Amino acid sequence: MALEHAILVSLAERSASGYELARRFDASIGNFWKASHQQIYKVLGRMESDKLVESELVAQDGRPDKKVYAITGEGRDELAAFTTTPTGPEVLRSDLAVKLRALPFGDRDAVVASVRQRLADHAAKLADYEASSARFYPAPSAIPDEQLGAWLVLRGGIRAERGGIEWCEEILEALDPQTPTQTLGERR
Amino acid sequence: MALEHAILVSLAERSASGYELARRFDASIGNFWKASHQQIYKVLGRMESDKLVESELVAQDGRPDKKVYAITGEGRDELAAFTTTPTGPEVLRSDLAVKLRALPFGDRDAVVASVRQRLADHAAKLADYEASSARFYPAPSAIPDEQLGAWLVLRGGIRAERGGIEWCEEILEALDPQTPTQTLGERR
DNA sequence: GGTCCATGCGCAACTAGTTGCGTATGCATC
DNA sequence: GATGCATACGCAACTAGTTGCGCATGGACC
Repeated sequence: MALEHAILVSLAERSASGYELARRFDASIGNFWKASHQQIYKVLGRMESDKLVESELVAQDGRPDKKVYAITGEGRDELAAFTTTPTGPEVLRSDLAVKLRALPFGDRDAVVASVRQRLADHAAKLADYEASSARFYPAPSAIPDEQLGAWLVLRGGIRAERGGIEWCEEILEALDPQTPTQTLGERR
Repeated sequence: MALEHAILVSLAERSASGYELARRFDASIGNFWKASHQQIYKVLGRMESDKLVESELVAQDGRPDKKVYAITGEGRDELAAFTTTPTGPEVLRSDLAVKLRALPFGDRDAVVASVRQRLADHAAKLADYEASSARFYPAPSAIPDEQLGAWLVLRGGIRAERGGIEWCEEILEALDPQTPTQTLGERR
């Protein structure tokens, strides 16, 4: 289960409460592994019984108490072991592809609308990633070793969004040629 | 749930037994929506109670009987309705990204090995897709309307694999620069 | 003074998906 | 004649993930 390991990575970088973890999953880590806050609380509870993390109650004023989780030695061992496990082929699940395949049995205009929406999603995410890239890695040729992994993940995100944009544009050109979309993604 | 809809698409194209569906999911449809045969049998059972599909027992000689499923009118309605539902942003789950992010806490060589494996997976899948493309769509400029969706899905697959290859190559150049990989994916 | 939002935790009930096993036939290969 | 593979179905038990709700506080906005 990689959610567990995604949480361990996040906590290895910095200790956090479940709530803070959930927000990180909405931002950086969540760009390649989604989880709801309920799922995170559930897994954190199990990880604590398994001694991979430990928690401490922290009182705050003006706000509810929080339970700050930190990774344990065992957690670090587990994380290190995880990096040595073989990785299977990527499993992708594209509901958009299912809709495309369903085109002869469905509503073409609605599918085109979905593709437009997806294109907008990709464009927004790409802008987001590129802002992060410019902000956190202004000099890509001189990235310190301990940030290399995070940078490569961001590069992967940028590639994936650009690829997604190009695919959407190809679809729109095929399905809806009268309104061309030569705006984004052409430059790579 | 898109597995249901992926099955409906598959059955709308041609009736099949659970076993045949499972093999299709290993090949064409499964390239963008994975499912094990147990999952397929389970969902087929529910879909039959929901009247989305109907089955007929077919005796065979030399082989066990099979239960051939066909899509019903209600199933076609459901599939058409599905194409009009809004599609949320893509959810991706990359265990390789988690491993990259875990690099400072793990085994660099093992992660590099995982990336090489992933590169090989992408290359194999790309070769597969390109063979399908050449075989089924030798003239991409003259694809009949009812095959357009399937063709665009295949195009998406090719794009995704090429993108994956390029990402892996970028990772290897960053993590393992002494053994460059200038073999695949350079041409696009 | 009421509503909404952010912070913070979590349960309960559900659906989706995985893993492991069991059953049965017949053909091919060693 | 034993082992293994392809065909064909499915149950049981589990893990993972979603949806909907509940509880509590304090600040901001109307």
